[in-house]
Parts: sequence; C-alpha cells; structure tokens
Amino acid sequence: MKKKQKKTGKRRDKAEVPKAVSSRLSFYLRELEILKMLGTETISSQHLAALLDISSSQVRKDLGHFGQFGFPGLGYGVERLITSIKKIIGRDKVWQVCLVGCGNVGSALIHYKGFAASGFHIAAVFDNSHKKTGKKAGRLSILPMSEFEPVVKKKRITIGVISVPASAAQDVADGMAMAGIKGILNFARVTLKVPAGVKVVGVDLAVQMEQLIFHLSN
Amino acid sequence: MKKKQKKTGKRRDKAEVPKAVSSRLSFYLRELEILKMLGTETISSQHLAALLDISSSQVRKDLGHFGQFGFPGLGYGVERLITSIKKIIGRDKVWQVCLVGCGNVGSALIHYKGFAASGFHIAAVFDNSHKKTGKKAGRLSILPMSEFEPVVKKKRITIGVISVPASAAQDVADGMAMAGIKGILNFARVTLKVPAGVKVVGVDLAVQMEQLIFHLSN
DNA sequence: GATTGTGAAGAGGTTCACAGCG
DNA sequence: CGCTGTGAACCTCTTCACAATC
Repeated sequence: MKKKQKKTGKRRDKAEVPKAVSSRLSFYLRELEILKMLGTETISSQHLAALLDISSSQVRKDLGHFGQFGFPGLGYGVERLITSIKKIIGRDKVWQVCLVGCGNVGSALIHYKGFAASGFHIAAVFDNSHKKTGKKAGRLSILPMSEFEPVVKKKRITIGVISVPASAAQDVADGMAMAGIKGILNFARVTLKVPAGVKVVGVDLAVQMEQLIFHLSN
Repeated sequence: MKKKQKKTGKRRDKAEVPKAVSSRLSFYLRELEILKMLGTETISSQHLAALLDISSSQVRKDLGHFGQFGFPGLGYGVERLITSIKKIIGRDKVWQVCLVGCGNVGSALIHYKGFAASGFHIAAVFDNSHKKTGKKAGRLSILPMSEFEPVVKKKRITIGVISVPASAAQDVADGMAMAGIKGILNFARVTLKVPAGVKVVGVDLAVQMEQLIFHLSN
C-alpha cells in the first residue's frame, strides 16, 4: 500500500488516472481478449500498440499507472494483463443494468450479445407505452414505469440505459438518479442534467456520423 | 475567398482544425438546433457553454477557428451559426449511406430516425445470409453482397455502416474500401485496418459501458 | 454594460530516449 | 540483446484576462 517514491517531487497520493488513459483501457482489454482467444501468451508493448494504432510508449506509460505488469525482454503476460485491467475498470464483477425505452434502439440493445459477454446483465426493461408493457422483450417482460423505482432497488441495479425519445430523456434520467442509479448510458439526443455523483456517457449516432463527414469534407 | 488577416504573425494557410474542436462542433449543432426549435434567436457563448457543460472561452475559441460569427454585446445568431457549422462539418448536403449486416444492430439503425433527420440517407442495405436477402428492411430490399460494389458505385454511396459480427467485419471493410467508400461507421468489436484516405469511426457499446463502470468503481 | 476574439499562461497528454532488468 | 519503466522534452488543448466592439 505504501508506494511513495522519494525521488519524485510530485505529490500524488490519490491514484488519479488521466481520463485519456481510462478511455484506452477498454481498447487494450478488447485486443487482449482477442489475443487470448488466439492462444497468445505474451505480448510486447510494441505489438499491442500496433494493434491499436498508437505508440508503444503510450502503451507502456498507460499501464505504468497501475503498477508493474511487464517483464523486460519478454513483454506482458496476456492472461495476467486481462485480469489486471478487468479489476482496474471494474469488469471483475457482473453489473446489473436496466433499460428504459423499447423502441428500435432499445430492442436492439436487449438482443445485443456484446453486453452479456462483457459482464453486463440486463435485469429489467421498462417502457411507458401501454402497447408494450406486459409483452416480452427477449427473456424479459416489459414493465411499466410505475414499477421502476421498486424494481431497481430490489434488483440492486446500478446502471441505466436510456433509449427513449429525446423529449422524454430528462425525465427518465431524473427518475434514475432518484432511484439511486449511478451510471447512465444515454442514447437520446440531449445533454442530460444529473446530480453530482451520477455519471453519464452519451451515445449519439448522428454525432458519430458527423465526425466521419467532417473528415470527408476536409 | 481571400481571407488573410495581416495582424496575425502565425503562418497557417491550411485550415487545420484541432481534432478536439471538430468533435465538439456536432454538439454545438445539436444544442443550437434545439434552441432554434424553441424560438431562440441569439445566444451568448456563456449560455451555450452552460448547455454543454464546458467553459465559455472554449466555445469562443472553437468558433473563432472558422471566422467571426458573434457580435460583441449580443452573442451569436442561432440561425446563422447553424448554417455555418453545417457547412463546416459537411452537413449542408445529403450523404448516401449503405449498411452491411441486418442483425439486431443493423435493423435498429435502418429504423433510426436520427440519421435521416441529420441528412444521412440510407440508400442500400446488404446481408450475407440467404435467409435475409430479398426480404424488406424498412422501405429497402436487403441485397446480397455480390451486388455490393456495383450498387455502391451506381448510387454514389460514400459512407458505409458495418453491423456484422466481429469475425466478418474486416472483410466487409476491405470490400468497402475497394468500392471507393471513404468513411466507415463500425459497430463490430474489432480495430479495422483500412487504406490511407479511408476514415473509420468505431462505436463499441461495451467500451462505452466500461467507461461508465470505470468511474463507478473509482 | 455585455459579450466577443485572442494573445499569453497554464494543464494535460504524448513522444523521446535511455538506464536497468531478465 | 530485447523490452520495460520513466524522467524530460515536446506538443496540444484549455483557461485566463483584457482590449476592442456593439
């Protein structure tokens, strides 16, 4: 636990991870899991960097934030690195997720296999519309919003996915915060206002597309 | 067209836009379109900044890259700013898009209204499976991959969306590059290798989720 | 008086380069 | 000899602060 080095002048007791680093850890993990499947046991920073199209010193520096994982002359142990990164980002447990809004996007998410494969368990699905509540969405019944808070609490859900129209998104987010949800994945095209302590990650496909055409136009 | 200002000492004939800026333009646009709908005619950098949860100087500096849009004491004209940003990112025209892979994700994208609303026109849809080709996906027939290149060329499609399983994604990307597609929106969980001149934007929901839980775990 | 546009200062992130280890 | 871990240099992005403008 005691990890102060006397040579550095910088004080940084709290393990503050640069946000640029955290956003790359997932990509490391993704490539490492592929490597593991291929039977690779060891990989150098240079190799891993090439897979991700970044520099090898970037990889080394990123991993350096969390301790010493590599062996000079050999590289990094794939299996061990996977375990370590999973622990760092919190993928070492299963997360209970609820989803609100069973339109096109919502339905696709319910059937999306990548979630389950990454340790996210969709534990409940909600929709406002009477036409949908009671029906099945995959293995789950679609519940009415009136049951939202009790179900979230009973199932100990900590993550919410919003896939409702933009006009309804803020209300849903408010309800989520109220029910104690700490992380929101938002597919609606609005910037959500949430209380401190709640983290929102937005996914806006139109924005992604615009990234693309910006490069194409320039 | 001639737009050199004599006062700046910096030489920068090529309009090089910091990549951090380009990624925010879309968000400015999104908020501005909402403001327009609400009837707002003018907005200050401070107001706009608040909507996006960034600083007002950030907004001013970002917009400053493209010329003078604002009026001191008044702010920015919403309508005019929308037009300008659209032109900058290339949203002033309609883009022809094709989609490969009609699974869960693909189907959701076909029905997703945000695309059309942002000037993206899905002009063709493809899938490998005999079970799907010939069937309808929305207003379009699902075409077999054998028709990919001719159709892309005939319809002047410049953007491709990949929503096939990870194992097939690289092949599809190769085919897209071959057919002359310049921008790829990739939903598969792999890092694609593409020739120079082709831009890829990846959307990986598991990665987004991991961003979320990283913050929750720390 | 309010608000822009912009140099200059400050943070933050990336690359370099090399000592030290296996 | 190959490769990691890491200070130092470098670069990019963000914030500050204020003259110029409406």
